[in-house]
Amino acid sequence: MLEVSIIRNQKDRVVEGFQKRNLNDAAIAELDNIIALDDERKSVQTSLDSILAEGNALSKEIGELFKSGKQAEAAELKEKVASLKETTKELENRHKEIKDQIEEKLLSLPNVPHTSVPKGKTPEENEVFKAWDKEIPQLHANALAHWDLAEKYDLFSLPLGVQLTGSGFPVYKGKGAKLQRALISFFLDEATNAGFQEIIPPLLVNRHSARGTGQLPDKEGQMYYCEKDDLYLIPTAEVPVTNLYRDALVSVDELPIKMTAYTPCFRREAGSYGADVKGLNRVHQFDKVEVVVIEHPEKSYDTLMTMVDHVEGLLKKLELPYRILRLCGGDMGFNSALTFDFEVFSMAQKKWLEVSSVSNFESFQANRMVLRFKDTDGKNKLAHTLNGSALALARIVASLLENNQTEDGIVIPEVLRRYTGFEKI
RNA sequence: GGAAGAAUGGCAGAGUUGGUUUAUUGCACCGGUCUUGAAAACCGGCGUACCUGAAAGGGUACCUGGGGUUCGAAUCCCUAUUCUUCCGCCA
Repeated sequence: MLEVSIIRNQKDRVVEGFQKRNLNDAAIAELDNIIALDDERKSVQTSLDSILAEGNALSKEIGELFKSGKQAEAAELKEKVASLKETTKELENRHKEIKDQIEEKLLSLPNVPHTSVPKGKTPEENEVFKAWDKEIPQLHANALAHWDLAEKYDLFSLPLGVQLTGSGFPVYKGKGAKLQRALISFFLDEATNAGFQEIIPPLLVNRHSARGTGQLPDKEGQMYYCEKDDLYLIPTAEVPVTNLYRDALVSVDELPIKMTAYTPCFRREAGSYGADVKGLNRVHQFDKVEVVVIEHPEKSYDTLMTMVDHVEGLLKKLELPYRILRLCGGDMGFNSALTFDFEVFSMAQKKWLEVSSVSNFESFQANRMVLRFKDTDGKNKLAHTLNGSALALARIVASLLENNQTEDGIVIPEVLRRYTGFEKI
């Protein structure tokens, strides 16, 4: 959620940013509506405050009159105060109404893209921030896609998931399951070594949490929901982990707060069917290790780059061909100010698969969550929040299986062998 | 699931016969004295948000959320949520 002060004081930047997101004029006009409402809010509050001040002063007098036994005069004042009540009520209602309207409008506005975000509408217009500069190796002639490899080596089964749950819920078996566990341990160890504190959060969250990180109201349809208890299954560990600091006031020297968590992620992926969803490319439940950082506003972009480096390091160690994209305004998420996507090339499918998304949300989430820090000047300020996948498992597994297949088995990358206990599938 | 109790400013913790408590006090924090330096001690400052003002300052709201009684509520009533304890169930 944007701050009204940003809309007021940096309107040109906001408008420019919204144009990058290809928002229509109506959305941009909302900015003026918000400012107008805020002006009204101020004037209503001024009137309301002075009436309340008058009432408070009179009530105090009444108290003193009672004490000194002047009942008649007190009764007279009582009537006077009572006459203020109606106006007070009216102003209070109007004040609340305006505040709600402003909030509703603010919630519908996306974050302002960072200046470095390129213009563009579709994923094709994303900027290649770092290309894969080596040759992509060729697979042998009988190379298979990961869903065929899964069958050949009995690594995971989607039909069994259908039997248990429905489509998009893979069941991992044998070495396939071990590989999952190995990757999770590897990613967590790498994050811990990089200074992230490991967290094991709940997998269900309440609506306050879902709202805090921006899943509500924008992405309600994407989450699984338990109606009876009014709880949501997390679509990413970002939600519970970032919300650990909802309504928090931290000291400036606690920053940066660096956390990591492994969780399964649940996404309804409503409306997405077709070729992209084959195998593990898009599933309803997948495992992911997430990194979350709460940072000082002046340092958040440096921190974003260290997170990008961290994720890049993981892909290098896994020896996968990857590239880094800087998302264009049209492809960037609602909450983000700047996002880098990581894609791994799948040699069997001959296409890039998104395996990580690293973003700076600036104060957008912090404003919703009221996540503040006490700065060195003693003032409370909104912190910046950042997060990234480090990494998402399902597609990493898909590309590992495909890219590492040989005529006589699938080779496990060196760094994973101490976790898997085997070198080859 | 049943019963009882509780929810106060960054933390701890007073205050519940309604009106100089719009919040005692301690810790933490900031400034100062002392000291070679630090600690201790002592002195002073210190909640949050919003409105107003060039500033100094002034005002309003906030004692878990929502509603009510009253001229006036942290304090009384209703309601929701959460926590604690006991009982029941259970890994």
